[in-house]
Amino acid sequence: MGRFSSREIPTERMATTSNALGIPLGGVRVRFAPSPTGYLHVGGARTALFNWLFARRQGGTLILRVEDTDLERNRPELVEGILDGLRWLGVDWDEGPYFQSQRLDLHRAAAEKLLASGAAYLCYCPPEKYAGGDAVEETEDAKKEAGPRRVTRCACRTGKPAPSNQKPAIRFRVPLDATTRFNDAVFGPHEVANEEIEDFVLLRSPKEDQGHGAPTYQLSVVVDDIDMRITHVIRGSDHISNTPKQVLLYRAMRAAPPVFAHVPLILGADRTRLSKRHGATSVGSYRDEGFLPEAFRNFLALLGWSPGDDTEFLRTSELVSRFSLEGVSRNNGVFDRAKLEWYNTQYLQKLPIDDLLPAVQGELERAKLWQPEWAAAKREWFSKTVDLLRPRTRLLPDFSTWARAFFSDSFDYDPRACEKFWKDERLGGMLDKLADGLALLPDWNHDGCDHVLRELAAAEGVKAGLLINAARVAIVGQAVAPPLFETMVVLGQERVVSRLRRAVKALAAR
RNA sequence: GGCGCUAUGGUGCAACGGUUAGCACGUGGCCCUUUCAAGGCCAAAAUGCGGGUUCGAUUCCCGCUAGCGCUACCA
Repeated sequence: MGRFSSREIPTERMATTSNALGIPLGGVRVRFAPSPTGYLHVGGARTALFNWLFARRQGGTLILRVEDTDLERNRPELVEGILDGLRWLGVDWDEGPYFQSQRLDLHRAAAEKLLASGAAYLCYCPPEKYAGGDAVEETEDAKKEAGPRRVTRCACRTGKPAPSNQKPAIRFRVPLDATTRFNDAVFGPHEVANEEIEDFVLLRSPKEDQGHGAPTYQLSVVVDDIDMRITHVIRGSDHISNTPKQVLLYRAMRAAPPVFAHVPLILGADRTRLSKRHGATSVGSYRDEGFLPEAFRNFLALLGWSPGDDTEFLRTSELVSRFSLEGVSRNNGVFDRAKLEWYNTQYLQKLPIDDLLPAVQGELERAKLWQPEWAAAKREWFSKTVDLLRPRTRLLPDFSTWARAFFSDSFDYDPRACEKFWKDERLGGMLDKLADGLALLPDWNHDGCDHVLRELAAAEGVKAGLLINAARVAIVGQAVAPPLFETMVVLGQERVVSRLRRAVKALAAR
């Protein structure tokens, strides 16, 4: 894929205007700006991750800014969930969270200033005239019949007489007969004729009882990005079409635009934009399902970014050291859950055991199976047991469900396991004898257990596999488990013998 | 409809004018085996279409097609 040289954007570029926050000048400054209208979805999470990686790589600053200027849809209670999601992902921020809703005066002042300088004008049109939602039914047919839709350029622009009872909005006066350009760090040069850009609203017309209107997104982002001295705007490519408007605003405010870097969108399996009907789309749901953050982060980083070669496992430090905007793809990518699961199984197996233990502890605590001594006196045992179990796990909850018998004496026999391995009627007697033999073992170890079982199998004239599989069901209740003798060692002699006796009774009762 | 962006197997990426188009997930098969995973090996599977430019196009240019985004007094 050809990359033109125009993509080489100076990363040291920065705004130099003063700001209201008293932040020292200099260095890369990026921001993640979620709006609390929903949970943290995977697309937003990846944008946050890319911002974080870029900031860390450049030794810069990551700012968290909550864009809650949508009075109707904003849900303050969702903010904490978004922050939790970011923390889980390992994305930490250096400043904020700032809330745009607390900066409205700054935004309004900017609009007034633009108005005073002539870069904006008062628009007395009733909101419904241009609002798409309620006024016009936007069916497919209606769209086609509508023909070429004109860019908003109302009479107010040239100062038509104002109706007395209508409170005005402030619109930006797009300079005509010009072209607006910017150089996207991912998508390359981009330009659009100003005729195509509407005179967008900066300040909404005031509601009934209010003295002044609310700023719109376009105004707020630019004002805040200038004020916070953002040097690189890394965000979803759905914002590409908005960017020329913002570039125009930067000019009107006499501020240097930041570097824009748009990252491709994440799509569902049907190649449409990820939404609720695609099932799990919030990072919280993946955390709750028992994915490891390390795996999720690795997977997410490689969706729409590549280090340039075929590397597929990157630790956080490698992600940071290898991340660059040049490696970001321009193609929208499909969220592939199967691959995420693969990453998770890989991390469950490869993570240093000490890094995995806390996650397993958390899972056992959730399941009310946790014993504090496993983190203290019996830590060694816990570590060994988890290590034995992990090659067969896919998600964290496997430790408390499938592997329950390793952490509790209260477990059920899986009916399918019984069906498969407890068929032979002689098993009751044989397991009883196995318990006898194991109970007499002076040294409880792998080879001792192995020897007892194989001797018994030979004496009974059956294949060792018959006893092995039956005994596995007896002591852990599952058809699938780690190798039997290692399992026995970890569970201990007393427990194994008593579980065999219990199985003998269960078998007899059938 | 208008404007914009994108186009390598089913999926995610690599190949930056010259490769038998590479890797990984997934899929199928084989090996290993004490169940099931893991692991190893093998296989099927891609440059959307049409024109240029060039000694040579996956790669550069144009058109078409398709997909996506924007087209709000949402963000």
